[in-house]
Amino acid sequence: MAHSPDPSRNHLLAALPDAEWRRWEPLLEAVEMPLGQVLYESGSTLSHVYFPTTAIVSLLYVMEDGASAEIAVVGNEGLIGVSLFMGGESTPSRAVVQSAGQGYRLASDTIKTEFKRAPVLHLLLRYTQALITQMAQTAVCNRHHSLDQQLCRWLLLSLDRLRGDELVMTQELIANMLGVRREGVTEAALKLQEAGLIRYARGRISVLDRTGLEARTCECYAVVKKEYDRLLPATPAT
Amino acid sequence: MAHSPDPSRNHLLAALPDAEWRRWEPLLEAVEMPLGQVLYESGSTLSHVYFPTTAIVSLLYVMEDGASAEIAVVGNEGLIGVSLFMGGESTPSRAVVQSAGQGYRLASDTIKTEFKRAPVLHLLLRYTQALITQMAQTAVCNRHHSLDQQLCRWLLLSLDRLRGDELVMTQELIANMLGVRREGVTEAALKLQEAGLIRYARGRISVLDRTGLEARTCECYAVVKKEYDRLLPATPAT
DNA sequence: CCGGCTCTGTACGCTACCGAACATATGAAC
DNA sequence: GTTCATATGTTCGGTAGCGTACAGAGCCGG
Repeated sequence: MAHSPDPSRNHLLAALPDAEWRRWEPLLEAVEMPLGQVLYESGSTLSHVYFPTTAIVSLLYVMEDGASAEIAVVGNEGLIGVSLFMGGESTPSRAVVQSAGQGYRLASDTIKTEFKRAPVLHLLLRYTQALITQMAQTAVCNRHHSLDQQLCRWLLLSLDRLRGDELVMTQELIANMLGVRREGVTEAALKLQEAGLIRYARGRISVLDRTGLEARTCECYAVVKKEYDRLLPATPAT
Repeated sequence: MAHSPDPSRNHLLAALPDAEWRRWEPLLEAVEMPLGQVLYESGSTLSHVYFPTTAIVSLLYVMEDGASAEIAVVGNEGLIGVSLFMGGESTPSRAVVQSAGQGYRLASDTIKTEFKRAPVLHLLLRYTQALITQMAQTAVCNRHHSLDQQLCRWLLLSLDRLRGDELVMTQELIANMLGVRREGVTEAALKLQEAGLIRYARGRISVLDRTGLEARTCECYAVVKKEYDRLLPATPAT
């Protein structure tokens, strides 16, 4: 709470209309979001909506046999807990902090009340649509593209949600997200390193050549990015 | 229009609160939905929202190289065009009629006006959340499950959206939906036929043993079905 | 009844990824 | 500085699905 000063580093909060902002601001609670923290479990009723500022959160589905697959990744462009204002209260997925950082949260009652009060909260619905696009594209990518391409996509999506060009992330964790073997990630990462696009060691990955990654990834990254930009332009859109 | 008499065969229309129903009913336009019809293209602004009654529609993403993958399937439990009330106006996917039938549609201006007027149209948002679950589970399934399992899931999802136990559908089309080779579908379908679960010939598939299919499919089918049932109970909610 | 089209079945080599087992390296703890 | 846990690299056989090519089988129109 001490050194995570600015709710407006979350794009959704920053883009709130003045009226909402004034009501929400005193209700926002600053929170630390350590690596591995579970914000909600599959099927559980959510107690808060989270707005990351410097953290990154993965929505992932954990199968009966324990294997997992990432459905979407959320950073300071979005929020965790759309099911609260969509009306379902829960979802069959789990939200896990993938990159430690800070964020803010709002009690579920508050967001529900707010959603009724300023009911056409366009912003949240538009964000939800962008999230839908990300999920759809994940499905496509899982079907058609190589692990190499998917790793590039994943690095770029994560990078977009961070300041700087370094991510703290082991290959093991990436493998969990992508739903593949850790060895597969090692091989793919090696290729990228040999090509001079990234450099990594023991859980730290530096991106040296963003453009190079973009050239290697599949169309899925661009589709998602374009849709986020379209639906949530940097300029507050009411 | 002659022999497609009943809008209430679409579950969403059937579950509308009385006030909305009275306003919408005269505005609904009955439409034939022939096999292969494209309801919207990737990126195009939607002119109508469609409520299928007997048709089934696939949302699919078509890649730059022409390959495709189904993102979700929509029948009489839902609607096509969530981006209209979510605020994005368009999406990067295409909607194609996968099984011919009838439906109703509502002009986009009407639905947008309605959404503002009765802004907390819980029903539509809850439906959207169910659709999100379907997309997420498609991503998971594409990653982890065998073609055999995916075919079972696909047959069951389609079956749930039809009357009767027969679908008019070539293996070629199924392959497009699942994003795999036609030959792969042939092999998987053969196994199911040999196991006595289905019977098929030249574009007609009869399901003989639904329970058998459910036993063979992965958990993804049940997850999606359960979530639809939870979010959109048969009894009109609201 | 014949020709042609569509749908389905079969075969073959290929590649990406899997599962498992093990080797090496690096940073942190004592 | 030694020890140890964690992170990364390598190998090997196995397999699901791919791309390609082609063969039968049912349906339709002439």
